[in-house]
Amino acid sequence: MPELPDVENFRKYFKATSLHKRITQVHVNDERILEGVSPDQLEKDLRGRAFEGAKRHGKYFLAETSSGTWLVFHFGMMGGLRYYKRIQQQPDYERVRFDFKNGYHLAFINTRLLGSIGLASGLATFVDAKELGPDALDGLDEEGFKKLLHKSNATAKSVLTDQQKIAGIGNIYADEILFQARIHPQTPANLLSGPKRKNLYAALQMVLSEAIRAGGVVDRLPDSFLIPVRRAGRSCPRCGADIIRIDLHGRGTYLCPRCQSLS
DNA sequence: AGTACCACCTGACGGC
DNA sequence: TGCCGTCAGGTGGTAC
Repeated sequence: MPELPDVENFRKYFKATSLHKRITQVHVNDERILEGVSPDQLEKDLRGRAFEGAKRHGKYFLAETSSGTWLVFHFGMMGGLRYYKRIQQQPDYERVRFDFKNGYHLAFINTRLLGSIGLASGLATFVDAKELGPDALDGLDEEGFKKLLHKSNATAKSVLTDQQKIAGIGNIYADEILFQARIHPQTPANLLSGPKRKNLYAALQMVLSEAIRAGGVVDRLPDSFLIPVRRAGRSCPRCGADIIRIDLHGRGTYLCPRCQSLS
């Protein structure tokens, strides 16, 4: 589930807990989580250093270290960070652990191993190498959004979730954004009229900021949101019709057939 | 160049 | 009770 809002909250958590503390040791509990770096190299790069900054681009979280290299965290799904004191509190599925000189630990938790940890020489370099699009919240203005939609004949949902077009939106928030904008996920992006495109842009900004505000707790999302009832047969929070599930690009896609009609 | 599909991984859940 | 199949999700690779 970690999409942009969740990763933004991890970043804030990291900033509040893990900056400016000397790293004494790095434990790689499962090497499969490392991407392009060996446990030895990671240890060598980090031991004796500290994290000095925390940035985010799309679903990626990057921590700047005092050596100038950056640690790249990707959460895949069902992952997160936990800062804790006693080793008895070690969480399940802790794949990498950073020990700090103050006795605390930072766990990189990643249940399904779909996430990764790697190194990069800088934020811009990383974004370039991955060919990521602008960050959905911090880097996408309405004009850029318009151009993006205009030149793509893919479906609206596909454009929203394509990280090379826009970075940060995954399957779940894409459904929410389309629901809020009352746009059918299969609408071709380049057919979205001016008003619909404006609605979509506004919904994108609104959904992501509200989700950040909710702090990853579904119960704190606005009552108007689809996410809490995102299952076939539940009632649309707007009109009460049955939510349906369709298969789009191999992903489960939920929508209200009454609010989000094609055409 | 763009799109489509599968593999990766493991917990939850439904069916038998 | 417990086994088995299926689904969930993001990304990267391969095939078209």
